[in-house]
Amino acid sequence: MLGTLLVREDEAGRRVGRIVETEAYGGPEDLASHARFGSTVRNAVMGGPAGIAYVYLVYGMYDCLNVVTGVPGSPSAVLIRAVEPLAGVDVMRAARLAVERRRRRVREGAATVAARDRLAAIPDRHLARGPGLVGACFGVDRTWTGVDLCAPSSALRLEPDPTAADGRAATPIVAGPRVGVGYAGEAWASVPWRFSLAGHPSVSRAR
DNA sequence: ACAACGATCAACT
DNA sequence: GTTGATCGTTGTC
Repeated sequence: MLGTLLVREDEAGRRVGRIVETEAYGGPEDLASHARFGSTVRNAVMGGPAGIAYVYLVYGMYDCLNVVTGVPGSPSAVLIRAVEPLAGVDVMRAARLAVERRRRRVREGAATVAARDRLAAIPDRHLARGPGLVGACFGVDRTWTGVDLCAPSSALRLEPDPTAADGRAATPIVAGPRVGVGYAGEAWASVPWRFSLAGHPSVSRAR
């Protein structure tokens, strides 16, 4: 998935981001995965066909976009952790501001102006530098769970990078431990299933 | 019905 | 390096 494009196309315009950072999550044996409790209402789509969106809410605030990757019956998914904005940057900024307003339950006023100023100071390459920010930039929330990300007709979808000969990343790929999964225990927390394009500025900060 | 906690981010010190 | 915001999901009773 690294190097492929995340595309959202709707009335607001066309948003495109290049995937630069991902994390892989397995089935019940993977104690860091949402599938560790088996199939539940929340994670049901993880056990379905590949290419489907699985969006969950973390920390009561941020929507994170995953792509189901396994065969039916073997739950697994890949979290899109960061994206390099390539098009529709203005729409992304507007979407981030909308999320911020909703979070703070503010419509207009000083708080909104402050939020807009903070956002204006953020360079394009850092707009979607983290899984919660990817969701915010692309206006994706849990209701998008189930969308077919491989269907050209979907408003949210994956596309091969047309500038890459084989549609994949040419840059070297770095692997390391997944972020924020200490609860899974040393064995699973240390598995190097976080992948990113080496040295890319849109990759989220390591912890 | 209840309590605990998390695949995060921004604003602090 | 630390902390607060915020709520759905899950396991337990």
